[in-house]
Amino acid sequence: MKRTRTEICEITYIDRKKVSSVMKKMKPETTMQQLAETFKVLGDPTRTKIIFALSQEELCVCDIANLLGATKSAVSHQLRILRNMRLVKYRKEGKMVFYSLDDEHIKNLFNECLRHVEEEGRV
Amino acid sequence: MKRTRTEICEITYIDRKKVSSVMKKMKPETTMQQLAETFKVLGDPTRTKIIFALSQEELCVCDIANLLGATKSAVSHQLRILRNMRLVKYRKEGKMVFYSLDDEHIKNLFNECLRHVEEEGRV
DNA sequence: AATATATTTGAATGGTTGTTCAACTATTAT
DNA sequence: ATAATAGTTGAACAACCATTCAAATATATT
Repeated sequence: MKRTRTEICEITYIDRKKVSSVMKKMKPETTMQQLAETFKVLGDPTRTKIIFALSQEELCVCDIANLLGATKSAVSHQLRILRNMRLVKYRKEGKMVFYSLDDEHIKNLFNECLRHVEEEGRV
Repeated sequence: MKRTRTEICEITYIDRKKVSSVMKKMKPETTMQQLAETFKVLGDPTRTKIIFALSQEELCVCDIANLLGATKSAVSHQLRILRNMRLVKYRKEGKMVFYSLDDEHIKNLFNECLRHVEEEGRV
């Protein structure tokens, strides 16, 4: 993303009441960033599928890779991102690493979006 | 994204029961794509803020731009994406175009994620 | 008709990111 | 120790995307 800016809405008419009312309710910048980051992490098909799979079963990397038809490397890279965001946790057992959802909350979020998508002929 | 693939998890040990069980529950590819797409659209800070702002008030492009400290052009581009995904709707009034959320559903989704982020010291 | 304002749009650009490949670590079995 | 297997990691590359700039459209005002 670029950072430089030139024209920032040369205000002529603005509903100042509305704007300042919303401005007050606005969440802090860091919250908004975290919010965007969370959505973004869920917004890749590979990761979406991983999350869905893990919402059903605890799975090892190899199983996930097979399920998605992806390489172990690709899956591992995505799992790292999900780990960093604390969306999944893992447990080692010998050579294998078993992943599962870190949080029930994420399941709600996921199902809420699923309902949204499955409704009103969007699929 | 690249499309070519070489190694697709050379299966040695796999928990076939688990994998086929999850495979059965897996949603169709198109559903997963829509799901990912929806999350992705919400996963940009500018769009996240726009959605939040519109969850509070119906606003014109200029007001949104001022609220976010962004150019009208940048906001308009993002609004087009949100329109295409049917997350926002608009109404013209003279020269102005007023945007609002298309759907209450999206507000739930948003608040669910907000709860997730605001909990457990993530901010 | 000419001017001003609100918004949209297309092209260009520079940063971001998902996958691949190859190399690496860790653990188990022989 | 050696080999085999599960998973991780860093670099590289191509595709993607958000912003900017400039130009266009649409509506209202003079």
